[in-house]
Amino acid sequence: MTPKPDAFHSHDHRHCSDQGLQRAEEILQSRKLRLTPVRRQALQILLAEHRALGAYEVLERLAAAGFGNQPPVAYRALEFLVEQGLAHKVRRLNAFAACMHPETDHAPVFLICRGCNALAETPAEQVRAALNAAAHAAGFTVERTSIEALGLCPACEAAA
Amino acid sequence: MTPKPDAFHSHDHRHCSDQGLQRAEEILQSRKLRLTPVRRQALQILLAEHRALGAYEVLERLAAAGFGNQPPVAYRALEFLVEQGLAHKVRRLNAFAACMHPETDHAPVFLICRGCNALAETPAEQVRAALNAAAHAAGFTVERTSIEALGLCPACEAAA
DNA sequence: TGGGTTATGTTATGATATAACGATAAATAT
DNA sequence: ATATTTATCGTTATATCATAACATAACCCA
Repeated sequence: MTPKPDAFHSHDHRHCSDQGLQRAEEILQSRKLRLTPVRRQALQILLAEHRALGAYEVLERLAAAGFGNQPPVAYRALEFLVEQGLAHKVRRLNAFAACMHPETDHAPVFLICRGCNALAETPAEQVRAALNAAAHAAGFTVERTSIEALGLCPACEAAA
Repeated sequence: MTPKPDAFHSHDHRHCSDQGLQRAEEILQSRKLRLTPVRRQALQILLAEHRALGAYEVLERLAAAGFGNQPPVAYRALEFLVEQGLAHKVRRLNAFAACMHPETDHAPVFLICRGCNALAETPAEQVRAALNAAAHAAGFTVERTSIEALGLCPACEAAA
């Protein structure tokens, strides 16, 4: 089995980034929604790193690219991307990350490395199934989930 | 099978609250840690409701009970309770709730009702097992987790 | 009873997030 | 083409959540 490239393994990152943008364009076009310049730039900013960025970090970079530098500029773009499933909010970090699987896997499980801040999305079906079962047993109807693990990625674990 | 009383079902709430305090006392005594007046009051405040309270809500009530009314007063008490497993932080809400199972189940799964704000802790073993398996497959070492579902409790679902 | 440790009060500030409103640009209808 | 509507963006102001730093007080135990 060939290990899939993810945040925890070195890979051609331009590929992630380009693919991410392109898929975003396709998805939004099919929904008749607009990937405006701020939104596009915000997504590029998130795609540039496999880690979560705070809204104010994103804002700084947007401002550097010539957009307004008031908080709503960043929050609005991020909110839009999150609504469209192109980005996620990582609750543990109060920060945002580009979605790596925008068409599938829409309720992600995050692995957050506390060593290098890398963030990976990992397949969620079984975790989600278990959570749904537990919720169902309590008579609870699940609408949204956040499932996050903090720990060490392989490299940081090896270094420790 | 008799349904266990939980946040989603009516029950003698004084029982929850009294039991919670008593268990806290036992646990802290066995660890030679002190349940000081602020900490005790903060825990009572959380135990008073089956929902998560923001730090500033807790602070208000602490102040009303005669304690200092500056944010660190609440945050310190809450931090202590969380460290000792007597309370949890609900990341989705940036808020805190008393732990309902202080000796077992130390990494909870939360069910948050968006209708009435009730919060339930539900058994987590299977969910955690699935999450650990997914993390392991990525070579990731899990240290802490947050697993939270937002949705509707039985009563709010029925009302909807 | 003195000296370390733990806990609390207080001031100040940092970090995260949203409400509200006016200006602009895009889509739509005629 | 132009008016009308709707979506987006810039900006001001403020709300909400959280912690750093330092002084004072309580506890503990040798």
